[in-house]
Amino acid sequence: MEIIEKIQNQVTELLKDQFELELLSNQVVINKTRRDVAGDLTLVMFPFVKQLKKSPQEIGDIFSQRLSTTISEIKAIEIAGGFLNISLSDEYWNKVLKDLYHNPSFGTFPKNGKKILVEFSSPNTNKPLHLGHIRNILLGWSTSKISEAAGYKVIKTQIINDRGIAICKSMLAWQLFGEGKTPDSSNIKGDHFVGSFYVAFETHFKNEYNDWQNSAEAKNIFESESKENESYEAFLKRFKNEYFNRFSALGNQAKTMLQAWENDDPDIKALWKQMNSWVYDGFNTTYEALGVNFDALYYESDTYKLGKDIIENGLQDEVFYKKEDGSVWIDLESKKLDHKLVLRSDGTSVYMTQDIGTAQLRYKDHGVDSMIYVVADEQDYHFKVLFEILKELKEPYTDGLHHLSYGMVDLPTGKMKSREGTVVDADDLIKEVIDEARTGASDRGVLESISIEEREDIYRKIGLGALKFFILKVNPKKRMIFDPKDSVDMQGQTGPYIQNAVVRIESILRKLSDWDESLYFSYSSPLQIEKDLVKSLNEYPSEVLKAAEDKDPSIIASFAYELAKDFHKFYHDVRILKAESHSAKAYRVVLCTSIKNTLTKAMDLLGIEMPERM
RNA sequence: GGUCUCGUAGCUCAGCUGGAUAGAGCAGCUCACUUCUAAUGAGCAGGCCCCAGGUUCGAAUCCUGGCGGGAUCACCA
Repeated sequence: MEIIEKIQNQVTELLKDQFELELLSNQVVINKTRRDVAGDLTLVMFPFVKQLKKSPQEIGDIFSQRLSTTISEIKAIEIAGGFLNISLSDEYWNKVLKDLYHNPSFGTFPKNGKKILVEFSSPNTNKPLHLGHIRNILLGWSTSKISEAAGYKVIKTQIINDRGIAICKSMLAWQLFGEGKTPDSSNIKGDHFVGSFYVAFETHFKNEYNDWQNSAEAKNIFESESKENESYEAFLKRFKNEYFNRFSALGNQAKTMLQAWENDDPDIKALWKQMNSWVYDGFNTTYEALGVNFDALYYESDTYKLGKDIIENGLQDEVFYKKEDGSVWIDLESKKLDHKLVLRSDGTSVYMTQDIGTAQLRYKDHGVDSMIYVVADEQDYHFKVLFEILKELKEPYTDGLHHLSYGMVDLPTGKMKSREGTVVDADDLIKEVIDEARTGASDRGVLESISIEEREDIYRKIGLGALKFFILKVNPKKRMIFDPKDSVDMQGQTGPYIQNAVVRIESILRKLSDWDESLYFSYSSPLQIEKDLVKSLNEYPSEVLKAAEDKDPSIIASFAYELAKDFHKFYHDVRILKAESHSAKAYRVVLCTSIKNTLTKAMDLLGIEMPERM
C-alpha cells in the first residue's frame, strides 16, 4: 500500500534531517493496528528510543507533528506507549472502496511474461485416487490459479506412472481371473475395476506365499538365510519381497509380463493400453468431479528412458563418476547431501534419471521460467538431490525449481494403510460430502422452489466447497488430520460459511430496487465495521501475491474466512436495504457487491464455486 | 544412529521476515429468528504457546541443547 511507503519515507527523511540518522525506509516498522485499538496503521517506535535517546512520548510528538502536516490522508495520530497509532481519513477509505469497486480485475495482476509449470496429481495407473491425491490435486490446482492471478502464465501438468510391475500385476490378475469382464460389462468405474484386479493379485499372491510357508523349500531357506535368533514369523515378513522375486509363480509371471512389455510384445502392449484406458476414463471422471484439468500430460512410458544421454554428457564433464561395476554416481557431500546413484550397473535408469530427463524435456517443450512439483514431503530428499544435480549440470532453469512439499494426510485413527483397508477413496469421499450437503439442505427446506437439477448443482457446490476448504485451509507444509465428520461440517470455519456470505449478498441484490449507485460516494461517515470491511478488501491483492510467493493457498482461505466473518457480523448488525439514508444504502450495496466479488474470486483461487442460493 | 520436519485451548487449526492483553472454529454451557437466508450473530468457559538455556528494550516467533511425533537415509517409485 502506497500510504505505508509515504509514511516510511517521511520518517526516514525526518530522522535524516533532524538527527542525521540514516535508515532504509523498510527499517521503519509499520503494522496493521490491532482490532481493539483506534487506528489503521501502527508505527513501532521502540527501535528509535535507544538510537535517539528520547522517550517514546517525545519521539511520538516529533513524528506525529511531521506526519500530520505532510500526509493529507492522515486524520489522527495517537501515541500509546511505544506505538504510534495512525488513523486515516474517511475520504481515504471511501476512495479505496471506490477504486476497487470499479476495478473489474481487482486482485488479478497483469501478465508478467513469466511461465510456470505446475506438476500435480501424478497417479499410478493400478488403483483409484484416494484422499492423499485429493490434497495433492487441490494444492496443485489452487497454486496454479493463484499463480495465474499473480500474473504468471501457468501450464498444469502431471506425469502419469503408467508402466512398471504394479500395472503388470493388475494385467496379470485380469488375464487369470477376469473372465473377459470390462468396466462396462460389470458396471464398475474403470479405475476401480483395474484396482480390484490389483487387489486380486495381492490376495492370490498372499495365499500362494502362505502355502509356500509350509513347504520343505521354505524351511530350508529359513535354515540357511535367516538371521541369528530370528523367528520364523519375522523372517517371513522380511522375506516376502524376495519370495516374490525368487520363488513365486505369480511373481514370476508378472515379471515376465513386464519384460514382454519392455520388449514391445504386441499382445501385452494391447492389454496394457486397454487397461490403462479404463483407468483414464475413471480418473477423468474424478478430475471432472473435482473441477480440475491439465494442459499437458507426460507418461512415464514415454519418459522412463530419458536422462541417460544427460548422464553420459555429465560423466564427460565430470559431474558424475563411474564405479568399477559400471554404475554411475554423483557426489553431493559438499552440499551436505550424499552420494547418489543415477545409473545402474546394467546401464538402466533409476527414478532420478527419469526426473532429470523429464525436467529437461519440459523445459524444451514449454520454455518455462519456473517448475513447481507438488509432491508429498516424504520425497523432500529426492527433490533436494534432483535440484542439486540439475544445478551441477548447469541447466538454465534451476533458479525456478520448487518442490511444493506438503504433509501427508492422516485419519483420526492414524495413518492410511492400503493393507489395512483404511484408505479413503476419492470418489466415495466426493459422493459423501455432496450427500451431506443434500441432507443438510433438505432439513432447512429453503430450496423447494427451484428445479431438481439446480438443487443438485447447489448441493454439489456446497459439498465440494466444504471438502476443498477443509483441506486447503491448512498450511500445506503441515501434516494434517482428516476427520471425515469434520470435513462435512458446514458451520463455522468452513467453505459453506463463506458461500453463505455470498448467498446472503445475492439475496439482497435480488431484492434491491430504488437505489442510486452514484450516491454511494456522498456517504460521508462510514461505521467502524464498514471501514474494517474496506480495509480487509484492500488487502486482497497483496494476499494473492503472498500466496503466490509462498505457494500457499491457506493464505487465501484465511483471508476469505476473515472477510466472510466480518460480513456476517455486518449483516447482522446493520440494515442494508432499509438503511437510514439513500447514500448509506448505496454505500452498503457497493460494499456488499465488492465483498461478493472478492469472495467469489478468492474462492475461485481455491477451486470453490459459489452458489446463488443455498 | 545421521539428516530434515512438526509440537499453540479437550479436538482441528491461525498467528512465526521479533512488537501492545496469544486468536478462530468445533465440541460444552447461555442467549437472539413475525426481521435483508439462523449454513448466522452475541456471550461464558477453556492456555507453564513441549522443556531448559541464550540473543533482545521486547520471544509463541530468532539461536543452542534436550524431550516427543513424523519423514527419509534402496542399483524401489
